Amino acid sequence: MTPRTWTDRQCPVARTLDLVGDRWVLLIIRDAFDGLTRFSEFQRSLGIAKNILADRLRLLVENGILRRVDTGADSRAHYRLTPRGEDLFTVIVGLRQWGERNAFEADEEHSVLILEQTGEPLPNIDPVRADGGRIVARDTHVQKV
Amino acid sequence: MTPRTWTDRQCPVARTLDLVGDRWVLLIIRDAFDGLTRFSEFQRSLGIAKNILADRLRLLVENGILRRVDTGADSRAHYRLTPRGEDLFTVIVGLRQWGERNAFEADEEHSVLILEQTGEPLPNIDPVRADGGRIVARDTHVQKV
DNA sequence: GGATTCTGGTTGCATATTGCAACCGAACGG
DNA sequence: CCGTTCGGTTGCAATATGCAACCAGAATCC
Repeated sequence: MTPRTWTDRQCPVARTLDLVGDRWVLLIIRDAFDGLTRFSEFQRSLGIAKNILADRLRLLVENGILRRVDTGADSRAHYRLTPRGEDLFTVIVGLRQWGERNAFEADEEHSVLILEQTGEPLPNIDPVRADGGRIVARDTHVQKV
Repeated sequence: MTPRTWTDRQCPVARTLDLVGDRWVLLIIRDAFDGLTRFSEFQRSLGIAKNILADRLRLLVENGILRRVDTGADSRAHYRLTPRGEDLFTVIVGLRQWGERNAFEADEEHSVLILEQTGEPLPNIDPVRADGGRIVARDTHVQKV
């Protein structure tokens, strides 16, 4: 899971970006959350060059974010999210909701993430205090180790 | 704010990545949240090549995520987050918390994001239902427009 | 106030990464 | 069987990145 050298040993943001901080990687993970598992499905969905896709899938498997599943019935490759990969759900939702708020004009349509139980769009996620108040950047600071 | 062509017109995740889906860009934004504002501060903090930093700062200003501030007292450039940039706080926190959970060994130290009012680390952020239950990817699906 | 340093870049060139198209063997489909 | 799809690999061209040198204007030193 560990790159030979981290960009910044102490910073969790930098470490995360060393593992998944690449446009294609994050779009592959988005597609994996949408249920895509096959090499060709990712390739068609993203329009990514095949050598780059092969490289990124290999890296994601090496880093424990996807696992390669070879079933008996179908010997071709499937790629599925590991628990560590599933844990990126919050990040993908954060990117999606920021885009919804900041990258579309008011009259533009976009795809929506729906919660099955209610049929409604997911509520916005935000850092909140124990009392429910929203936390903004000004309320925080990074404590270096 | 709009790239000439979006990777995927309908998907908010793809649009967000078109604007900030670059390792350096996200690290610049992280540093901006930590209070850095000067070209030389970003350059020293990140060890990024100066031409690349100049390019990324220009793009971030064009995309309305940073604004260039020239004060009378100090005519040198300062770069500060716009409201749209501040709104990325949730994304940066999500990346940070995923890294804390998944990119460090149990005995490894890392920097910590502290909430001023309590002096304690920020609680984890996650998508939650109205009843407070955590939402996982399986509970959701993307509705295409 | 003159010299020196710092800042915020730009430019040119070498190197690394990406994209594209062709190719390939194994597996499937009819 | 014969053609097609799948999951790649390979070689080459185009693009992006990194590095070092350079530069003008502002600030600092003395």
